[in-house]
Amino acid sequence: MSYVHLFRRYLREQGLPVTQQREAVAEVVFESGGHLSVDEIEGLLRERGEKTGKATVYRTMEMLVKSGLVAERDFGEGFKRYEHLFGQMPVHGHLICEECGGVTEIQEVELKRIQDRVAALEGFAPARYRLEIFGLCAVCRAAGHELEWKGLSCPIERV
Amino acid sequence: MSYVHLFRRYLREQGLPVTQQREAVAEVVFESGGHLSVDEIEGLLRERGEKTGKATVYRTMEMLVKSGLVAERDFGEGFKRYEHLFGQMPVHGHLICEECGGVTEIQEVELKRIQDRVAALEGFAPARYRLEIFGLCAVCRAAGHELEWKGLSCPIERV
DNA sequence: CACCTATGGAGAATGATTCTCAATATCTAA
DNA sequence: TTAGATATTGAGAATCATTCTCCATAGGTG
Repeated sequence: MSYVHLFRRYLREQGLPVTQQREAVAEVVFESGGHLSVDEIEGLLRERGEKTGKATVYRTMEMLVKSGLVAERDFGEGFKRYEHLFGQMPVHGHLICEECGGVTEIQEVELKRIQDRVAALEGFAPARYRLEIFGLCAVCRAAGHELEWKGLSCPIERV
Repeated sequence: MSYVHLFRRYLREQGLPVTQQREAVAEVVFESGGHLSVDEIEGLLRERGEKTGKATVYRTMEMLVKSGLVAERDFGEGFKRYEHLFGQMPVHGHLICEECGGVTEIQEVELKRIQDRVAALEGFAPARYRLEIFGLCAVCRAAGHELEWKGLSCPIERV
């Protein structure tokens, strides 16, 4: 709710109009704790009686990402997901299970330190981070599933 | 070239036929040092006189990724890119400039250690890693470009 | 060498994302 | 508060990467 203020501030700083639709999209995203797809955001807007078009949702999500308040994710589903970054480590990643599709957050302080150091070495000014680790979650391992490439003794480690 | 052997081995281990097309795609990918799009791979195959269909390229890339010999990347262009992992750190990421689109490799030993530790905490068996940092490269910074969200004093660090 | 099965290819189908453009909302200044 | 300049919105078309379909064909086994 009040996080929407920050987005409004961002829009004004950029000289962009603060519209009802942009506020509505931001509210829905900031009120949700999960990883939202554009479809889900549209659904939440519809529930609230908002009639925001799909194109507007896409356009607004782009601004939210640029503002740094929201991060874009790709869990390999063929479409993007979005999550706001409040109450999260500034740099956090995801463990994605290739068997069940489950997603676990990784909150790791060290990551930001290391990533910033690497970026600094190159004279690079970092804005957004994205870390995803694909593999098998504990539940699926316990259920007897195995990684598909397990059979090949990994040559990469040895080169 | 000889890396194609490893792919053949993978296919046999999985009980999958080793076809001309699969070998041709693997050769093209292993001979290239860059980040290839499917379009570019198709082009390279055409140059070599191969008549490999687009669907086959996609299917083969999926296998190469599952084999662990090739990694899938998304630099925010709207399509995927692929790179083989030989001669690279097993866990490496990319610095992606939002201004010029330039991509710089990050070879950072610590990353794998940290990421493995985090994964282990959750009982997760990692298979593939993906790390991307978006921002401004040194060249674009020197040229006077600025990050688009710079105006908003970042609230995330403070929460 | 022949059979069985999985693959390959062409193009259609899918589906996320982007674009178009007329109608409308926002912001600024008086 | 209003007028006017400007940017946004929305519906649907357009784009474009990726996946699917189906049958002719190649690969692997004995």
